[in-house]
Amino acid sequence: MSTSTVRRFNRLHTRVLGVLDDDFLSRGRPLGASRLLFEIGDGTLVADLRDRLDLDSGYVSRLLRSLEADDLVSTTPDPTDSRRRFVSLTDAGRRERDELDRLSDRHVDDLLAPLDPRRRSELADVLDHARRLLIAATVTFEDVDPSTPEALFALRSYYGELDATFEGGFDPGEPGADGADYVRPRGRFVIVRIDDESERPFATVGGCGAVTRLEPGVAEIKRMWIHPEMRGLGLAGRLLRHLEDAARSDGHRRVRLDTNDALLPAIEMYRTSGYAEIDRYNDNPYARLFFEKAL
Amino acid sequence: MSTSTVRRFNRLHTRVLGVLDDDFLSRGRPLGASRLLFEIGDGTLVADLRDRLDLDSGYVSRLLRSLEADDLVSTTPDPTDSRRRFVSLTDAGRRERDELDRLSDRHVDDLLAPLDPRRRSELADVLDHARRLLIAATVTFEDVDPSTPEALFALRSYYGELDATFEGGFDPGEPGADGADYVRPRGRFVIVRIDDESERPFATVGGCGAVTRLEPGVAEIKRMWIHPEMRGLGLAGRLLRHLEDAARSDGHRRVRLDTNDALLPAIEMYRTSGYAEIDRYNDNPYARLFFEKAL
DNA sequence: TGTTTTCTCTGACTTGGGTCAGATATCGTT
DNA sequence: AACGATATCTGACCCAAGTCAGAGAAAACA
Repeated sequence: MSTSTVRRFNRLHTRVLGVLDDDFLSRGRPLGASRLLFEIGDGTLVADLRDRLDLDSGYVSRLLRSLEADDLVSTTPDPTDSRRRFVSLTDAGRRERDELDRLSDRHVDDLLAPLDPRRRSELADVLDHARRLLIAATVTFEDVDPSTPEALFALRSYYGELDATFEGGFDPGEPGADGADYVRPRGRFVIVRIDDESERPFATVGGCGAVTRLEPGVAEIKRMWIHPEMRGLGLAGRLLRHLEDAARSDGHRRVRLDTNDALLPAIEMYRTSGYAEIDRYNDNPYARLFFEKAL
Repeated sequence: MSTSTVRRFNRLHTRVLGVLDDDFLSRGRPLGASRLLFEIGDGTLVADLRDRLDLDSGYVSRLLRSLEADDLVSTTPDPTDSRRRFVSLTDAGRRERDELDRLSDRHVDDLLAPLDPRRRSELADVLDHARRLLIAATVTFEDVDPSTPEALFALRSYYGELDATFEGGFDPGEPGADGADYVRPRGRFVIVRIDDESERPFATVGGCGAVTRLEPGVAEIKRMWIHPEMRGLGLAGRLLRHLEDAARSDGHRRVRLDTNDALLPAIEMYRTSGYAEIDRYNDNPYARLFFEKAL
């Protein structure tokens, strides 16, 4: 059912938006070259460019040279390693990129012009909803070390939210002090990775969660957080199941978790996921509710 | 605002759905050839194929020959005009097309697999809403003769709906008897044309409306109908304005219209569009309310 | 120090997706 | 019967996009 609707939408989208979007991006120059202008941004190493766009090294080299001939980019050797080259936009390059941006905007504006403002914002709403659902469909759960920048970004976001939510705030204590708990074999730290190369750098983290060993056969799930923009898409439930699976495959038979009574949606999710309330099992001052589930 | 949201969605869409959709459509054969398989359907004239896809005649010829070499299509001269050629799928061609269809479906299924059923149908809903809004943004209003198949399709749909809505049904009288009223210079018949080549044949008609001369300087707007699938997108308001503009450019100073009290949304629209209720000005037995607006 | 690896670049090549200018056959009209 | 218009096909070309096999320079390593 949803399959045919998606394909139906795709056909229309390619025709109405996709094709044209390419059309005018090629201002005299091959399309690939224009794309590079956007990807270079404030300057990058050529190797990064290649990796991000997954292009052949010879091909990128040629594209860059054609842009250089038009005086849109300039390359210099990387001072720390002069095999590598650093490429950045010239003033003309920046102007050209902004012009492309402007044209792209205008094209969309023209397309939407016949719609009244109410329908325009309706369209924006549904497309944004669709975008978030598509992102949710393509996220991956990835074990990372809790000291990586992504993990720290997620944790800081999580603590910041708790601090804003709890009356009297939230003190995470020594940040990263519990990091060792989330490294195998004692535990895991999982981030919800958004497979979206176009958004940099930490927009690629859509959430996190941790598992740690409490006692033989019993694990604890902690630090579950979903990026505010990614809520309501079923990600929390999938993350919870993923963490349970991780605990199970690490040999645990039961998982516990604690939470604060202010976190109502979380509590609701634990209940519908098969968690039963139990007595306090730790001295976490922020926890009011305690749950357990047999795996 | 909505502009950047649309572009943001486009980037994701191309990456997640668009690109891949092309990828596997090329099963060993150039992509254009695969597309032809779909477009040929139950057989067409080569000329139609060219027109619909807007391709060079030599190019289509070459593509067809390559498909013929793979025994996927067969061409025969059109019996009524042997300059033209009629192309149709062979059994193998039909199988191949169905296989492509299946692969395409499966690709979407795989992509959506991580989403729970509720979110899958949510995605279908928002994409369908987006599709209808995009169609609404790209429709055109087109003067046609009221005897063309499109016009008749629209009128029949309109009458059918009235018949189902009114207590005691609706009798349009001699169908097409009033056709002459909607031909210039006495009047116009306008259809809302959906710019969607992929949908055949009358899905391209999204609504209709007519203007006719009542008395010097006064026109009447009649037969306003929007396809049920295209309602709630602001099309009725745009069509009304278009018909008013047409009446104005035909030299009229005022427009009148009648309606039935069962058509509440229409009545509401007339009121908010500046129409004031007036006395009965005709003997239409189905009309209960009468409106007028100065142009 | 010499050897291997890494990074970029160059030149040669391929493929897909076209365009364009006739050639050929048929049709419609005078 | 002749002439122009129409439909298709063929061959010659074009360009964007990308692959591949080295070459040369610098860095890393043993």
